[in-house]
Amino acid sequence: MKPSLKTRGARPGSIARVEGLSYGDLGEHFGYLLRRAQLAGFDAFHRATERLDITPARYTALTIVGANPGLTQSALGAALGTARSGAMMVVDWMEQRGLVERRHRQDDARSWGLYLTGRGETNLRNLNRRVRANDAAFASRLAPRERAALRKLLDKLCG
Amino acid sequence: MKPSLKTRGARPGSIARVEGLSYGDLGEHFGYLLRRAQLAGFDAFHRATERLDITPARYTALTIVGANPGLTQSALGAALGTARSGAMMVVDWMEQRGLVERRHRQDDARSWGLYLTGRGETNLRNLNRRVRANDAAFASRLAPRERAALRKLLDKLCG
DNA sequence: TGCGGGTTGTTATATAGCATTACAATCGAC
DNA sequence: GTCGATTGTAATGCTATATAACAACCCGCA
Repeated sequence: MKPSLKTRGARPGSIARVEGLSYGDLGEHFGYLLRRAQLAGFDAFHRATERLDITPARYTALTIVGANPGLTQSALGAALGTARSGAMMVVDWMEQRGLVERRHRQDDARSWGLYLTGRGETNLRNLNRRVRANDAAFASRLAPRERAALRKLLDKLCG
Repeated sequence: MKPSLKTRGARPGSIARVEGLSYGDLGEHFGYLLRRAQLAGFDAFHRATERLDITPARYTALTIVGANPGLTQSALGAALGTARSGAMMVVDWMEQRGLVERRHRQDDARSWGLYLTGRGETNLRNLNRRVRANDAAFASRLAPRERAALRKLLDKLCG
């Protein structure tokens, strides 16, 4: 089982501002600002979960299953914004690690219901703590009031 | 030359919130909020530039070359947060479209200098207008004051 | 009761966007 | 001039996803 994110020194994929270079009016576009911030967030997440073989998508999946016991794989896929096949791979991963189990549903013989195992729950709690701490570090440039404001604005932005 | 983003109806890759589903405490994490907002931004960008065969990365590259005439490909790669090979592909694309030209540098025979062509400039101006308008639509849920605040916060967040 | 269209999980395949590696030409320092 | 580092380039590989195909199953309807 190979880790899906290699740990390398100075890794590409994130945007490091280059000294003495003009970025035109890129800084005016929300798309660019959001992209940059999001990449920084991925970086922070990656740093916080090093050697854990987890990814943002997997963490999201774990959280959503935990919050919606009995969820269907299709529903999970929709929540993740991914195709059914992708959802299945995440579930496979979670199941292999003993974090989630598929149980037959009585109302529909086609679909499974997804449930966190005990191990999945503790695992999720630990991850949660870790991610929360990292989030604070990631946003350490902002004052508490500013963080709250940012959260609110981002939430409002996405309706 | 195939378009790199197919235009399809309801496309995966973006996060659509699912009715009656709990997202746990995902909404507290900046990583998740930023990711969601960024995907929405990509979607908006994609809609605004439909059938133009352009991508956020290409648009960024075009802008940066415009703002830094004579730029080196390596420097462009650094600015984009991508490897040299990736920068080359973007430049190839821009050159094939007649938007950018490579000129020999007198100070270094290894590297090229990148310059917008006249066509590249008008093209960039048009794109800029389009993206700017789309940005406004994308952020239409926010009041002007809120948009300014969001911009400022995002900027501060990334140092 | 059985038929037909849509849905679910699954598998296999394709594709896009990258990074990685390798290489020749060139630079810079000693 | 020699050696290590850098530049653009080309070839290759990899990872994350989407897409397509399929069998089992649900539901509505005659």
